[in-house]
Amino acid sequence: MSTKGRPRAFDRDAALERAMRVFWKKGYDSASMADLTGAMQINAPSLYAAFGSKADLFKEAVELYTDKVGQRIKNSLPNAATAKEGIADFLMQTAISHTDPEQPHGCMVVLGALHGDDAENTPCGLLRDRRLDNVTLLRGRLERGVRDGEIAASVDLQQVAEFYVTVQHGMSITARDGATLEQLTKTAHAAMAAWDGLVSA
Amino acid sequence: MSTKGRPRAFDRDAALERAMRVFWKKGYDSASMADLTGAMQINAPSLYAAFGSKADLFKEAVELYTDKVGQRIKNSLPNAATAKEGIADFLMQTAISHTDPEQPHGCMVVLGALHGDDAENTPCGLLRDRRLDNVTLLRGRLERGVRDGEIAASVDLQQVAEFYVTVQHGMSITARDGATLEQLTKTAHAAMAAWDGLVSA
DNA sequence: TCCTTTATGTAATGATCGATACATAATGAA
DNA sequence: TTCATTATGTATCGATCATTACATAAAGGA
Repeated sequence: MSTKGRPRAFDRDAALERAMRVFWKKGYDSASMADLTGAMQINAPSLYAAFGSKADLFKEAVELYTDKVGQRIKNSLPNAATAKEGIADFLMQTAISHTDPEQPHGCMVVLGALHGDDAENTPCGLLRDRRLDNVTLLRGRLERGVRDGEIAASVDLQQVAEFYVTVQHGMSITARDGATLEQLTKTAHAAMAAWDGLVSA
Repeated sequence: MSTKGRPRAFDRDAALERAMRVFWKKGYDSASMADLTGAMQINAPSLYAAFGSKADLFKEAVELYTDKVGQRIKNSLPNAATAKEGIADFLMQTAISHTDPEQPHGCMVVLGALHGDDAENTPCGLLRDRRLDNVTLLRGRLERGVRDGEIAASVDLQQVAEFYVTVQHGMSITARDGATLEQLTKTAHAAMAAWDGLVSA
């Protein structure tokens, strides 16, 4: 029974989304409980009752981020007809998201928790694993490109995937430094200028 | 007269270098005074007497970093015969530095203070300005390439500079995630695969 | 020697951190 | 109504944060 006891007086999903924005903008460490409860418009005990702890809340916020914000970026890969088009769109969607005026600039997964302990189930380790997953995701699309005959089997797919993910990482920093959509678009195109050289090896 | 009063009992330069390592590894916010005084092997009052404040100490640490660690990377640009070779070496020196087992992985200027207020004379703004300076630095080497006849005058030099700086930014994240020198070297080479396409525009 | 100046170690400052104790309020079940 | 259960608001917890008072120690100059 979830209808027992006093009902929750706030919208859990809306509060989580607001928390995500705070973590996204300030990062895990710099986002204080006062910041979070202020944005979520609840008191600390309500936060702890609903989400467990600051770290647990962050974990849910990251999941919401990957589901909501990251989905469009990741969908670029399977949706495109070719690996080249997929990665080009992957970088373009990244550029669009990272400069969206309605959102904090840059990627929450890249900027959200860079320092501190990166062990299992820590905010830092959590994000690192997500970033490493991205490499695997790109590599998977490249492997499909090999199966489709688009890419030669001799190409070092891991190298290509790591290069484009590294470019994506860098776009978060550059976006935080104030780069516009036009600038990041050019960077995305510049990265794609390497494609033919990379897959002709 | 600097020899008046009780002489300082510790080596200021050595203490600053130790502080730099702490900031480099943990970032400005996560580096506590306890971390700093512990590594510097001095007490808080000595730190404040010698350096002013945590923020002032950070500023000096960044200057030491750019002078000592960043110098080799930046020297790649003027020392090379061509802009292409200069940027290739720029990325290679970055890869070497960011995976040096004797140092924290990644760049202090990129990872040292990403969140918080980025106004003038804040740790965050300080690093952002250094990163933007890097774009100017690369652009300057590209302009020399135009003067030397290596690059056509029609090429969008700003775009090229921003692309390679973005790659360098990304290498800091990737290095923090555990990438090896071999991996970052491949990424550097991959980025250079875009060169001909970029300067042929 | 005595004074000024600077550095040091101890200990404490107020502020803020994440997290809770506690009393009260609001629901369903009995 | 009465009880068990869950949520809420207030007020606070001990820990840690950056910073500093304060008394003492060590140097040069008089």
